[in-house]
Amino acid sequence: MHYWLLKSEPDAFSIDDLVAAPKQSTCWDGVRNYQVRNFMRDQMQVNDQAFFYHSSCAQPGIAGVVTISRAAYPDPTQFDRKHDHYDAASKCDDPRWLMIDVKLQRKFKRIITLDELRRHQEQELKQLLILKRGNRLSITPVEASEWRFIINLE
DNA sequence: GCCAACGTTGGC
DNA sequence: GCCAACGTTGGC
Repeated sequence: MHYWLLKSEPDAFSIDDLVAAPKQSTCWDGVRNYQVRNFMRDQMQVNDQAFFYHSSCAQPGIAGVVTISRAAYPDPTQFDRKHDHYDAASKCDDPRWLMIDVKLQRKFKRIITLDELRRHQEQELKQLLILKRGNRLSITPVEASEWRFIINLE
């Protein structure tokens, strides 16, 4: 059992979009980074839990919790010529890019803001990758102890 | 295999 | 819109 943090730009897909989605579930497509793909392929398991983080927006922060509802499988957008994430070099019989499915567990009553997380950066959240300089990965692992600490901030 | 150029991310 | 950080690309 692992814990994760998934970034999403709310302009593209927000926690409220997930609340409103059929079965409150969505596929997490569009990952085009090898490190992130490998996290999905090698470590993510069904029933893992993840924070749903809003990035590139007025109030960046954690908006809720989702569960991984389907393990890694090929991302069909890589084969769609018209899609932004089309990858001409990926072969159907050897797909380069994977995705997972996630399901809403709970929308937080409030956003746990990046600002608030930063206030604990020197203590409880030393390891939290989202707080490290230059981190751009759209999926990052979260330590169990840090997961519990953040859950209790709500 | 090196590394400069370029593209993307994401907070501010 | 700016810019720091980082990943990828491609010439050599």
